[in-house]
Amino acid sequence: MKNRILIKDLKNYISKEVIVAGAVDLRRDHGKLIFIDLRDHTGIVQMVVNKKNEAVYNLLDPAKPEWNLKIKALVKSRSEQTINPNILNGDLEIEALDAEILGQASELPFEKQTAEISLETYLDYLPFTLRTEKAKAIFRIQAQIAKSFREFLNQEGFLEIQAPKIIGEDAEGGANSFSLEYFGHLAHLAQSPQFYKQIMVGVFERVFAIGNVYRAEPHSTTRHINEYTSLDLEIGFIEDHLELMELETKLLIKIMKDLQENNTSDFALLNASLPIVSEKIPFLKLREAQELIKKETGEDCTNEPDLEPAHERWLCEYAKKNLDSEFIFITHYPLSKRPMYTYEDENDPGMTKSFDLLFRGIEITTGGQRVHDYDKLITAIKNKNLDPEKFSYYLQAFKYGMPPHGGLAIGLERITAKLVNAENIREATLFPRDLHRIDNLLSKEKKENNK
RNA sequence: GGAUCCGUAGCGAAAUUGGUUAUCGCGCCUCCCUGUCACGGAGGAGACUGCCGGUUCGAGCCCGGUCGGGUCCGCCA
Repeated sequence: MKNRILIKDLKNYISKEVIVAGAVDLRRDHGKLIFIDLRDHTGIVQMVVNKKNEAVYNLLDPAKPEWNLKIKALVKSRSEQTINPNILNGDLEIEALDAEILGQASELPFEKQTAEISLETYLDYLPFTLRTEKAKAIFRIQAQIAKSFREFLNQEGFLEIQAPKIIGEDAEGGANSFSLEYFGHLAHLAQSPQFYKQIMVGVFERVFAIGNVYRAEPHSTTRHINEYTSLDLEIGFIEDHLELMELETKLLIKIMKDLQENNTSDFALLNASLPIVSEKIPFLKLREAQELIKKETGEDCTNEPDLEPAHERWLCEYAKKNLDSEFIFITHYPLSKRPMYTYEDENDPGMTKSFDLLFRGIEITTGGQRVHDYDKLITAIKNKNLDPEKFSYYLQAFKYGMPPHGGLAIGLERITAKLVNAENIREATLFPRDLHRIDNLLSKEKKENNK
């Protein structure tokens, strides 16, 4: 819109006539005087509609919350008695001189500002509920995390790549894939960009990808969704997994620093606090962690191949109290729990040079060194009872030479959820896809039929 | 898939050991209001208490089933 002044800049136009545009956030009607809080993407300002100006009063009298308006207005400083020190632009207001209704809105399903709503209702009305200040703060923080990830890796000489989401085989093992019909053939949605980022290490040595991944697991928890955003990176010529952990530590320091600089008001609004990332995030081998749990709690999980959610939470509490860190790496998961490309530690047979990063109770990263030797990889595939023939396309990268390499992936929604104190990962996902929902509840259809 | 909790106007909640017309706040409608900023005041509409069945003189409340949701677990590179 030409000549439009943004609300955050109005303070520079005191006593001047300006064009502003935005949505009605709230309306306070005093009869011959109406106050309308006008909102654009930069802020909120109080607009005064005075009945003395009959023409504009009649135009704006019907305006309800979420109506979009274009206003010709006079910017004014507020008199001392009417200054509100608690809000943005509390020392100024605009007086409507002329108005154009750009768009109307239906009656709202509930009040945006004061609503304490259930998660189900929140998700049912996302096109509306995402307009709340709380939701906006969460997704500004999420955008900053992705931006910082991108900036850091660009600085470190990584190249951003776009990995395909449609794949032929889903035989990677582990998580189930969604299958789809592809011109008469069976195809799948990618559970990760893993194979492609590894292939690209042979091309560019350092690559990263930000994209959606798909998991066809019918789980129903506060930390799982079936489509999520993976912050993936892969790097060549590493000595071991510890180098990856150092890289991730530097990355996290950068992300937290940027959030501190750019999102303090968002964190304040969410009543959330940033974690301190130490220069050296503590790490334990899985077996050491399990011995610690046994020693401290008496619960014996030392023969388990993985950590239970409750133990992940316990380890995070332990690290916070005793190691002065809200992050903790757990390394050396057994080969049996890791995919076929995971590198076995020569000094700890049966265990892998892989790691999980735990943060505020849940796993936000899995990473590790990969097998780069062609013959060893073939053996590893066979050891998982998989058919190397099915991986022949991917295996070309190794056949034609690969450096020692490794990588990691951060679950964007998980780290966001934990940073903003969201109880459920769905609050940190713009449009969550889960067992019960693609936008609308999938059971709605069923429900109708059963009436 | 298992365990557990829950389902009452558009939204959020209340309803004594089962008792008569199901209550409150917000929102909505009508009217009043020139300094509010979650404005205020007066009045009003809106619910077959998720659904089906049972026990009872009587069910929002007890029982069974069913549908839906939350949480935890399982599962999950």
